[in-house]
Amino acid sequence: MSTSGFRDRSREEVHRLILNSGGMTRAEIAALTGMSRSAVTNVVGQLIQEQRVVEEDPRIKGPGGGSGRPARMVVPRASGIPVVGLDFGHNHVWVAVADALGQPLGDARVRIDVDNSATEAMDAATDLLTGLRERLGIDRIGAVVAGVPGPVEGRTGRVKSPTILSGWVGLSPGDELAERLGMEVRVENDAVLGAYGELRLGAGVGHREFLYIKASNGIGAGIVINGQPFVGANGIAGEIGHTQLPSSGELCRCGQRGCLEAVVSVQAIRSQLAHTHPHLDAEEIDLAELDDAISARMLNEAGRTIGRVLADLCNLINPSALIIGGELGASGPALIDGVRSSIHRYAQPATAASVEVSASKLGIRSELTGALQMASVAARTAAAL
Amino acid sequence: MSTSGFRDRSREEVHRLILNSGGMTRAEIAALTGMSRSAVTNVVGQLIQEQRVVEEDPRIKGPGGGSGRPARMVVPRASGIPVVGLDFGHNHVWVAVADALGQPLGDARVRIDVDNSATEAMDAATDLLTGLRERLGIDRIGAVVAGVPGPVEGRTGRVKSPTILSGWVGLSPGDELAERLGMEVRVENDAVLGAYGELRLGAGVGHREFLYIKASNGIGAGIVINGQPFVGANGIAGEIGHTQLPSSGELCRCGQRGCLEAVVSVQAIRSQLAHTHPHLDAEEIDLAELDDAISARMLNEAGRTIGRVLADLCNLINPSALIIGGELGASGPALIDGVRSSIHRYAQPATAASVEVSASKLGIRSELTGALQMASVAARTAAAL
DNA sequence: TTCTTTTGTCTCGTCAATGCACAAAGACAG
DNA sequence: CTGTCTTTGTGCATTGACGAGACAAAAGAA
Repeated sequence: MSTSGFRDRSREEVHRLILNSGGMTRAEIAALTGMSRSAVTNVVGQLIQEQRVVEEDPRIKGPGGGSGRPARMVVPRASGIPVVGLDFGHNHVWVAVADALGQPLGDARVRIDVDNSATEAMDAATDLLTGLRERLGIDRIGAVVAGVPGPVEGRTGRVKSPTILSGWVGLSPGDELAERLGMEVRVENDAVLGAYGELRLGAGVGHREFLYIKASNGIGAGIVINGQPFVGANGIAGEIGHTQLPSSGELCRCGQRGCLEAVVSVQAIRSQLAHTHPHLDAEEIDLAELDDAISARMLNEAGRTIGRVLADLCNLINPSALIIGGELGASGPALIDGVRSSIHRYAQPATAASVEVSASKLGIRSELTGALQMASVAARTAAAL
Repeated sequence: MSTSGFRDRSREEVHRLILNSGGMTRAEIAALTGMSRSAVTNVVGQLIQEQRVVEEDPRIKGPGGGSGRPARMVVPRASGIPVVGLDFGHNHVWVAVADALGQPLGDARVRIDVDNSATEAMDAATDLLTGLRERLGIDRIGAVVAGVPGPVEGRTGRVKSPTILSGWVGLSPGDELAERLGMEVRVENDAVLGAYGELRLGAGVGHREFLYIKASNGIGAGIVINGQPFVGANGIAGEIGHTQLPSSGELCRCGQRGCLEAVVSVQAIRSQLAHTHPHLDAEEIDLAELDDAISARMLNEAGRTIGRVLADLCNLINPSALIIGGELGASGPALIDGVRSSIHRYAQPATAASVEVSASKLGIRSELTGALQMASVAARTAAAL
């Protein structure tokens, strides 16, 4: 918490600026920070000497394009130690490796009943990662970030809610994975990672406050406030899946009735589809490929239901964007339209008018992307110490 | 946005720290910023020379209380220009003047139908302030902050929602008041000010994330995140009054049915009291003075209703405290207990366990206190330029 | 008293940031 | 091609902010 001195804050500030922007010219840095150009030269020189950034070949100029000496871009060091992202879904494990800047190098995925077999899932993740590292010839790893589909407390990620991940109760996935991988593992809620992914590279770019909704088997929210992920006082913010709907009696796995998750989860929708589309194997349907009117209406209705809950949240948070992710978010415009219409119907008019409702841009890769991005930042800031 | 140089960032940082805390010792500053004690001595010396802060008489020690040389408090300069806070309720106008540090010097209040007569209310506020200034012999004023019971957009405070403050539609209270008072007026939502008051001097001290609920004629939330008021992308966050309840058909002034505000507003409760307590004049009852079992049960029920909505919000935000203010918050423990029991029933267990539910500590003065505190900070930071 | 603890101050050396002049590298007019 | 203009980046001397550590001050504890 303590800011540990002001002595060379500027170097860190400039470094952070370069990392976050992905590359700047010295002149831009000077303009943005208010430092003199010579000071920037000095600081950048140090950063280059410390191999934290590199100067690009004289390429395209950044700003203006006017006449004058062309600027040289200063970019984060591309070479560096790769990082790892893990995405635990309710029934899959997805592992990816990326370079130091978060650019994916390869990934591997396996279906498994994650909910009920925690240790098997973590073993599977370990195996997948081992395979990937062999295939890509990767020795050292800079940081690992894992996403789990439930509320986690603190960075080690003890699973709190016994009703959500039944097989994970009392486990500390952070410690378990750390033991398997031989290094520290940061655990985050999957919706938080999805929000982070969209913030850095998806539909959240340019937004300072938005909600990312992971609508899949469970429904959770990742909150971005002030351009940063927000996780609440104990790290368990965003639990919207068990908001009770006015007019529904579906029994939820949490024991209550009428929870959002019980009504519009992917399972619930699949079981509806099993009735309306008896010729399909509901378990195998890709929601994004449905193109008949009946399923469109069904998805639209699900969107309206979700939107009704989100409207209240928008009234509370007043975000500038609402990004729908997860399998349902990727299912197409019918569901998004449903959400949008509920927002306009139930949220305050000014709130509804100022919120942009859209599907996730990164699709089912939001969480994994967020994990890789977060690992990338973690590795770089760790290396900066 | 530009940081205009790093040269003497520390001075500003230390100054800000002293302003925001209201007073610190040099040792605390050193510990918090990580600077050396000698550097702090230098910086504080400059600030004293610039008359931006003063050293207090050797008084009570701040931390620890252990043995050792007693610390001397460095506080914002006490002398300075007084500030003004305005509190517009649904049916009152309350004006207060405070010294530069936000300590109240005097206040005046008048009952008026604010909802339907905007200009009259602002005229009344102007007159009250004029009277106060004459009485207290105050010439110059450093800053004015006004709270209005509805969503405001930006700092000038254009009233957005036509259904809430019917007489204020299209007005810009900030501009109107600025014209009357001859100086800039910052307008905020009243719940935001209440939250700020509690954050600085009330039940929110020490909490980084909490919700302040103003439960009065309307119901609104003031959000504190990261130790700062949070107002959303457009400044209209916290509008929870029109969250629809599952099982109620009360017609709300917003046109919809079953809104929280319609069910548990002070009006609604008064009209219930008119039935159960026909011997009382419902309009004149002070809710805090009711002590019979029937009204206690009624208030408890109201608390449960509010708590049901707040449970969902706690699941989203995961705050460490929930502070109930407004007339209902001041009505006694029955209502607070109701809120608390709903939180434990409807919020996720981990969330419920970590949130402290309490009544506002500043009572009906929360908003006014917040306004004065905010004005005080505004005046000092303006003077610091 | 004497020791301990904590705070604030002093001095001095170091090094970061500035300001300014100047070099570098293109665009453009002629 | 040549000179001028514009913008970017770089030396260099100066200033002054910061840290290390010794020391003084002001209490409580023994």
